[in-house]
Amino acid sequence: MDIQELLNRGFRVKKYRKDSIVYEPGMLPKFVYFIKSGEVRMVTVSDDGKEFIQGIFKRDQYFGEPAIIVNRRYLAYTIVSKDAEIIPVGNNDFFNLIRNEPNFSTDLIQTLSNRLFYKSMMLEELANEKAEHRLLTIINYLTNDIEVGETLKITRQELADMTGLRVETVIRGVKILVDRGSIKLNRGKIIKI
Amino acid sequence: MDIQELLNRGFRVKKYRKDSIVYEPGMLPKFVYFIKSGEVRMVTVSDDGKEFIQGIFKRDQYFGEPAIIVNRRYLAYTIVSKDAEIIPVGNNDFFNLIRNEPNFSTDLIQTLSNRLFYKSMMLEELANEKAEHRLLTIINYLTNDIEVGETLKITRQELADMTGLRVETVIRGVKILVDRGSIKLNRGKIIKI
DNA sequence: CTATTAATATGATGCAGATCATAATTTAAC
DNA sequence: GTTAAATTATGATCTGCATCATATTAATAG
Repeated sequence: MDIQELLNRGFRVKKYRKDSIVYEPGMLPKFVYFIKSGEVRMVTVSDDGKEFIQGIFKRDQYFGEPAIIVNRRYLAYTIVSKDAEIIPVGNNDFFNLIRNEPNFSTDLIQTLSNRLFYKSMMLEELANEKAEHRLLTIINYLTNDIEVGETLKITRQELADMTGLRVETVIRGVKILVDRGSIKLNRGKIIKI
Repeated sequence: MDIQELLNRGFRVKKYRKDSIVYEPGMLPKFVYFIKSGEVRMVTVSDDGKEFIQGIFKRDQYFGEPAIIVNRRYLAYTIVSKDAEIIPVGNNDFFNLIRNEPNFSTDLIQTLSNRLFYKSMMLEELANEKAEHRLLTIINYLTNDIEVGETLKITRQELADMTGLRVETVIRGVKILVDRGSIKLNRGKIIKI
């Protein structure tokens, strides 16, 4: 079930500007969102305003299904990180996709399993490991889908928000990893080795 | 796809004694495990031996699918907490279930979504919240499936292993929550209010 | 090119929770 | 009922990271 197929079936694209909010905690889920272009981040926010990035979603990915499937209110915000075109697929249409498109249901199972893997990995890190270990793990994970020599387009703040650390700690941690030779930088940005 | 149905189809039950290990990190996944009786816990262990409980699985539940589905080595141990009877369903049989049993595939999607919900909740807690908040969240989550007045059959150590805290911290934290009136005890055990 | 704004950097201080030690209590085993 | 093992309890100390303050550098806008 790709974007083109959804368009063929008459689903409409909605445009979202950077920083707009697709949904927020407490809302009842009504749609699953398929991304045609742009980027969003799913974040939970603590009482004192600290963001934790639960996931980042880009072109050709979808988000928002678990809440629909288990029929519970959202726990997180989803915020547009880069201007985006998104196709909201309603509740019933979504369940029809699952029922009638074996390929989609297989893809969904794969997608959910992948996210579980990521979250299990991060839970272990946050529960048991210290700053540098957490950083190295997330960096290795993120460099998985780029080529050797390419740079990771991510800020220290984003690394902080993915690892539950603070920017200052990330900055110091990254330095330590560089000194140790665990990672390399190019003009301040982490590159895959 | 319930246990009886699997038995009818000729799948065999395997007995596991308490403390035996169903699989450990690094192993290639070959089976999905359906629990007929007993209980297992899925844990990751840090370099210095600290356990983190990724999940607890009981009668009529299954575990081990994500690794099969994404075809990656296990990240965690699964250890038998109470003598168990388990039906290992091989790789191919499992994929046949997904393909040929729409009900099973729907159930799997539900199950995966529920686990994602739990893990997202815990990630937020571990990333952003302090001891007492974490404890209250996990206690509320656990008391979801018992009746008012019933006691939670869980030790402080287990609470520690689910929240990434240390026993002493859990003991002190539980006391604080009791003082605040957030939770109640009965002979040392937490009861649902 | 210059002005803003965002990102990275660095030191000083504080504190929540880990760690260590040791004891009291409850539960299980015989 | 007695012993052993597990669980809960409590105080003292240590430490990694948060927090706060303030620069420096890099990226972006006009």
